[in-house]
Amino acid sequence: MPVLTSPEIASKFAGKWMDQTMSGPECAPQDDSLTSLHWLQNFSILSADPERTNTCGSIQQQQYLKRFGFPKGGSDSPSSPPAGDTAATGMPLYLGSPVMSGSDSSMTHRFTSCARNGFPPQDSPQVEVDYKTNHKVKPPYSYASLICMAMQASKQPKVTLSTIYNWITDNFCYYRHAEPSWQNSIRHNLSLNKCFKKVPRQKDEPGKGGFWQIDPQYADMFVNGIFKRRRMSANHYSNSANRQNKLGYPQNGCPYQTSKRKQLPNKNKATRAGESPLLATQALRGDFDLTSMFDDVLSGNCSTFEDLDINTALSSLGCDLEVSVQSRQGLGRWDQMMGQGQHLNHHQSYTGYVDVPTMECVMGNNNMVDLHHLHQQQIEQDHLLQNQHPHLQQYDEAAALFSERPEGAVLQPWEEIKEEEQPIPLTLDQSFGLCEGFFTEMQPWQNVEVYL
DNA sequence: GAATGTTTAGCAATCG
DNA sequence: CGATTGCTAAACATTC
Repeated sequence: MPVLTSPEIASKFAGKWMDQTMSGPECAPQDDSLTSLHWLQNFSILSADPERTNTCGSIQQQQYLKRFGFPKGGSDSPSSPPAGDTAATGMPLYLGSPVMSGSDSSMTHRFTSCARNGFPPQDSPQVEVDYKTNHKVKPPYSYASLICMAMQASKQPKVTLSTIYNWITDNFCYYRHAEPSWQNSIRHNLSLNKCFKKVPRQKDEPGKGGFWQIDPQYADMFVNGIFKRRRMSANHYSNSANRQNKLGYPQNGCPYQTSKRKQLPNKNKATRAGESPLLATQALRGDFDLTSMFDDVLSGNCSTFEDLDINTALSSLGCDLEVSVQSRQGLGRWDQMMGQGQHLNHHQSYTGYVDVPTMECVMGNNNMVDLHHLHQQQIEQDHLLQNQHPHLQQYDEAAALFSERPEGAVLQPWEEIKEEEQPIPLTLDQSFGLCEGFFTEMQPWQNVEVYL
């Protein structure tokens, strides 16, 4: 394992990687915008075949495949229904990794029967579950996931509640036969989950009820087939509240609309040590534990990567500019960076999604990646950092690459409503997604030589 | 009245 | 063991 300790090597590393991922006849057109979902326009969850995924064909696409629930291959990818997903617990026979079958158009998933700890046993037979016809098996998806799937499948900018109902009943036989109470849960989820945004019907528009769409701020919250749960550090809130006005986000960083929520006594513990609010521990666990990785990086413990100066390498990719500073400044972990926090009760933090956009900062012109707004109070240190990273210009170029929309690209539903809002930032989370793809592509780590 | 939307409450599983 | 998370149930309001 090579030891990368100099910024020059890391920069070279990043450059090679950029070259390999951004260039090439197949890759170039698709990798030009990490934030664009235009490829998704032609993507059907019913026809997705992650096993056929073009290995080159765009890390971006694979990234979104992964984000939107279509794990590569099967086996032990981090695609299992999250341990905390109680929907999965309703499917006792088929705990494991749902794999879309590309061979038929039904909602058929294969499940490798596996122990509850998520580790597939050896020689375990795969069990086919056709949710479209099997009414006995509850789909291993949370309601939020189902809603998002329905929204994606509809290919409409916005969908009605009945559309969601219909899609679910069309694709999951279980719900055709189930008591209608699940519809209540759907409505409950739509109302409470801030990831879903209600679009009121026009006054002259006939029909009942409004429309629903995925809030663009949370469009990246799919990971491995399910809604990406992100336990947040309570510290997040105090600081985010101080930042959000500037960024145009709600005062309360909680994705759940806390204004609708009863305030419960603050009886929780203080910060939960070791929790990274940015990374979905459960979701990322599997192929690669990015959470611990970044925590290690943040804490300055780069030995995790066998002396690979990942911090520097990531800096070269524009992924953690301030992160490395924080490491050096001894702040280390995210929750520590976030300062003192407050705590949310059960339904305040219902799903506990981190308001990622509150962590954004400007990378390049319009894209947001760095962490300036996280700690404006450390602006002097930022300046110091700027001096230490003369290759920052590379970030702008990369940002430009990511931000450009190909001609003729179709606007996504959430992009439409973005007209009145801030441009979709390349959030820190998305940048971590980039890094995640980066690391995925890099596995095994021995392949690092390729980029040198 | 039915459909839709909001809110509260409680339970159970999971995680650290 | 406490916190988190997702689900369920229910009451209530609003709209068509």
